[in-house]
Amino acid sequence: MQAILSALAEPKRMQIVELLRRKPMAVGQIVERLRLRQPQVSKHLRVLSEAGLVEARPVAQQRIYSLRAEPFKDLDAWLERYRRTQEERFDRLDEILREKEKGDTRDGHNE
Amino acid sequence: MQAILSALAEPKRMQIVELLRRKPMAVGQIVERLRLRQPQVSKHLRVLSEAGLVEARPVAQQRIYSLRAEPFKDLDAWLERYRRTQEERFDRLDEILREKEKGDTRDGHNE
DNA sequence: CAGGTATATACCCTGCGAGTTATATATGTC
DNA sequence: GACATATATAACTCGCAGGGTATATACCTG
Repeated sequence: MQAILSALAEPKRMQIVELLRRKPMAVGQIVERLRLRQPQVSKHLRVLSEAGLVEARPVAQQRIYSLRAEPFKDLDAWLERYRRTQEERFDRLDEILREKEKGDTRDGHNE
Repeated sequence: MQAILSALAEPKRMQIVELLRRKPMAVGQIVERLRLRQPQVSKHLRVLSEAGLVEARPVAQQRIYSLRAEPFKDLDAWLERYRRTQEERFDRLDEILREKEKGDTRDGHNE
């Protein structure tokens, strides 16, 4: 999970992922679109690959990279736990506490 | 979005978020539970706060931190775009390509 | 106001990761 | 095999972020 998040946290890698969302691409095509040298793109792709976010398919000398679905599902599952918590708590608790605060300070202490 | 992701990418910060998911907590309580000094916890909380993930509520000298819902909704919205793409493409394209490969190598290269 | 508790900030150190250039490793063409 | 193309790896530099200690700030208690 941390691997997925830290892979996506890097802006250029996020750009790569956004590119690959549209369609699979060879390394050279990514290099053209981003402002990066080829070795750095390869390094980013390695990180993305180790996080399971992308996979490569060799075609002649090229390597076509595409997104994998699994890590996105993992992210979704992780988020799900927070979705549930949110409905019960976040905004509601927020209100509750604000009301309490009003009650506590009704005699009015000025800083 | 990058702020949210890089905030969550840091393991200790993720731990803090997971703690706060259960219930809001004061800084001192977080310090007890994580293997971190107080200043470092405060720094992590600052990052989380700037990413909009948490908010603080002062109670006497304490500051009670709790999660905010918004960034999780943002993440969810971002994921949504990939969910749609996935259904149409990922696993299906994957299969298609694998089938193609089989076709290409039907004369049988071993391992 | 003195002393205590809770948290934030300043400052320093260190390791790691993003970027670079140079080079190795395929693979395709002649 | 010689050469070109596409990508990966190695070796290096440099800035930043995470960790630490010391201290400032805020609030409560007597």
